[in-house]
Amino acid sequence: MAKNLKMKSARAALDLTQKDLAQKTGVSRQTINLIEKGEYNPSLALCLKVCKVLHCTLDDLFWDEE
Amino acid sequence: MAKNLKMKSARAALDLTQKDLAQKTGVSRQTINLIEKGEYNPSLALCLKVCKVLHCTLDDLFWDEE
DNA sequence: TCTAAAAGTAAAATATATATTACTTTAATT
DNA sequence: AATTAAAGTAATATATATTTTACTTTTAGA
Repeated sequence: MAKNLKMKSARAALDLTQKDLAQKTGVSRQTINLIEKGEYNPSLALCLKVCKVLHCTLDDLFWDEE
Repeated sequence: MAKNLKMKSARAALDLTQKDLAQKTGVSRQTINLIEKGEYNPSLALCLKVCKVLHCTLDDLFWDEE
């Protein structure tokens, strides 16, 4: 997986730290960090939580390929 | 999670069985069955594979909530 | 009605996402 | 330059997605 810059910038647009987003989504800060870094493979449930907090859809944040 | 009828019908539209879709996405048939039944929480990587095989986007297949 | 393919379901095993703790590095502010 | 918050990173532990095997039920066609 590649770096998730869309997520990073959506978070920045709301002026949230990784820690803030972690708390709002109910996961650890490291998990958020690793997702943004593209080092793994979040569950759908977590993707949906992130979308809601960042006021985006799945395609906005997690759709890349071609 | 709720039943994923969007995925079920996208699969039906291409005339694929659960087994077919499982083979094309590289997972087991049971995994496909459980996702359609809404009994768990696939990884993003798997969602993306399913989307590609079914010619849909994440929002098409996995976005529900209001 | 028989048959076979497809779908549904379950238990145990394995792989991997995520948590926890803790340390390092970067960026911003004083 | 010193301090602090934020971000990056790593090791180990835990929760859970996914596989495997195997059985049952439903559906469609002969």
